[in-house]
Amino acid sequence: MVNHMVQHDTLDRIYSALADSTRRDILTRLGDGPASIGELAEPHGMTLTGMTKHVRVLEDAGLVRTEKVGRSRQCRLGEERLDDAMAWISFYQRLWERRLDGLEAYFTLQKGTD
Amino acid sequence: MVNHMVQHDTLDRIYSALADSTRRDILTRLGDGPASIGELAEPHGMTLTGMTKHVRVLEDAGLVRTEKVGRSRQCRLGEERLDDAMAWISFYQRLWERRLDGLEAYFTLQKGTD
DNA sequence: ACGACACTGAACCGATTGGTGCAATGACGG
DNA sequence: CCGTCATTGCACCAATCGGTTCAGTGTCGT
Repeated sequence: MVNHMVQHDTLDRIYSALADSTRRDILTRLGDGPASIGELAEPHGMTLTGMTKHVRVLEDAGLVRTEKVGRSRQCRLGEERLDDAMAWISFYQRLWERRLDGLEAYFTLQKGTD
Repeated sequence: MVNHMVQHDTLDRIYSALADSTRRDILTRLGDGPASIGELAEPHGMTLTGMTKHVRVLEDAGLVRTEKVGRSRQCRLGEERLDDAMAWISFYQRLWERRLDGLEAYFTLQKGTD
């Protein structure tokens, strides 16, 4: 009874946010504490505008939360804990292992819970 | 800074392959056993050409393996076990939890220096 | 008040994506 | 050999993506 199929839009947004090494770097950086757009942009040699777009993508996916403080924007890790993304991958891992067993003729528990 | 990630292009391909509900459906379907392009396309009301492209994306990410048998192409789950994708998400989860620890430490520090 | 600073909005650009339709190509069945 | 069937290659399309520049907007320090 794995609720692996959440709202597709949510999973879409999370995975496509993660599908970019710059954005994964941003998350890693924010793991060390909050940062401004400028601080995030600098190590990538990117314009502020470009970085703002990346941060926006992460924010839309819930992976980053931002707050305007003074003239700069403080970015920190968001509320999305990637549980759904993790759960879907776990589900896939189980599919894969079932394939390894070589017994496709198994009663499938998850089949109805799409 | 980020030796936590493997080849970033590999991760890029995996996550962007997963960032589409049609492709996640394909993986789920293939968990029940091999299928042809036509069998995969039919439930999505998609053209064969369109489905071939999706399968190609999954194959490039290593999530699907295909083999031409007779006049049809048999698609099955591939060798990529999503361990890297899973590992990266776990890494992020640890960052997130450290963020909480950091907050806790911060408040403790505040209390101590007060 | 003024200038520097941090960001943002808009317009633009080339490449990629997700899809289509149409014309091969190659395998099967008779 | 012939017709059908499954797939594929190619050209095309609109939308999105990752990035830029340039012109604001609002805030900070003096």
